[in-house]
Amino acid sequence: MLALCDCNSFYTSAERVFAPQFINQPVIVLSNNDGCVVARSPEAKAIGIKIGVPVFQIQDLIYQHKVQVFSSNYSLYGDMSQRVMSTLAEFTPTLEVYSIDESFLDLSGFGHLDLIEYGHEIRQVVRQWTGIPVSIGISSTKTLSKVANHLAKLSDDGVSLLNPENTEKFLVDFPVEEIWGIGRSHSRSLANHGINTALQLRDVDLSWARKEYSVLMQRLVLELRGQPCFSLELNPPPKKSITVSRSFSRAIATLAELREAIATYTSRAAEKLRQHELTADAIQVFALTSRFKADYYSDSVTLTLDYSSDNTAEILRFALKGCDRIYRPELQFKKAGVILLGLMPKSQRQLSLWEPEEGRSDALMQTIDAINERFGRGTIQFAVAGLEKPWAMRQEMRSNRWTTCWSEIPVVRS
DNA sequence: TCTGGGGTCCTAGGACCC
DNA sequence: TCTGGGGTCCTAGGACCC
Repeated sequence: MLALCDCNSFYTSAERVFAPQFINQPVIVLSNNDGCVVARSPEAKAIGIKIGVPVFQIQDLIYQHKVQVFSSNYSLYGDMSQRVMSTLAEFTPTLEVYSIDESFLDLSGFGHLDLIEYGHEIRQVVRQWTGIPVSIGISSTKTLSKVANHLAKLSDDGVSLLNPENTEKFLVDFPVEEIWGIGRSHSRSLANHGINTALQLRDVDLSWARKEYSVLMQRLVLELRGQPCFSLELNPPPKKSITVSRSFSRAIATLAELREAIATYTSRAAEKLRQHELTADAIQVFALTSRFKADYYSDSVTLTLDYSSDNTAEILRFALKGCDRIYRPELQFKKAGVILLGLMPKSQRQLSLWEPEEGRSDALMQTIDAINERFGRGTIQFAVAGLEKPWAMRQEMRSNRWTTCWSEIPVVRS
């Protein structure tokens, strides 16, 4: 058996751990650049705030209900996530951390226990140790655990278990679009075939699912039948790409500013590359205008590096070349980014005849990374990345990095 | 005025090879 | 007049996830 443990409206819960005055109050967390709602407390949900709406469209609602608004604070969420995950690791020898707020726990071999009771125990301990409320869905496959987790969230006591005896009863009115792996497009197309519930999808012809959709749909159907097709990923598969992209606080029209942004993102991407001890052999650079305007425009170029590298200066040469190629003076860019591709472990990369001796440049990168780690991101940077960065994203309502930054830790008054 | 970011996987189709 | 068959690799685009 498998348990899916999912944090309840994780970002708002994390904020409330350090702002308990907002417990039972409507709270929302915004996307980068303070653009859209990405998380909402149950109270915010109850007054009709939807995930994904642009915040400027709900200003009235926010004012009227005194909704507490936070910019996103990923240092805090990342750290709180780690605390939850290490707590969960106490309850099983094998777990897959699936996302920032979810883990699959392997409960095979726990057959002697009452799994529902065990679920309650997990919930209680996570709550006590981290302050984060979680829901737990238990079943025989990942897909069914996801279904069970949905039911747990509705059930109020936070734990639910699907077994061969009760599964059908729950699938019969479980909407097909809520199944893990069924998105907007598939649910629309399934509806056209008269398939609206999880039970109907479970009983579909296997080869039809394969032919009409893909092997993923076929596996999903099998999983609904209780046959595991998606196994637990115990050691995370190696990364294949690293993206850094942001929307700008205001549109960018000059090449100089676009170069600053691209250089900033490239530096950050190269930093991530080194953290993972990888090198890249290509970089894609892209820029977009507002996708809500009629003359929406986007362009990208992919450049192959001379040799596989993790050196910021080397990767920057290509990134800026790409930037110059996609820049158009008549456009107002709203967003840009870079993607590092062709990643491989640094220790296994193909060396090149033309590559400079690695000692000195590696030492330079290590030093820069160490300084930035100690004194804060961007303490030392390449000059092309710009100093003022007037285009940098908005984050006007960010809470403190309570748990990851010495100068921002909570203060206890006597 | 204001609309997120970072990923993976699958498929189809073209280029290319012998 | 008649113009193969089998395969791999790469890429773009779509769909999905949190």
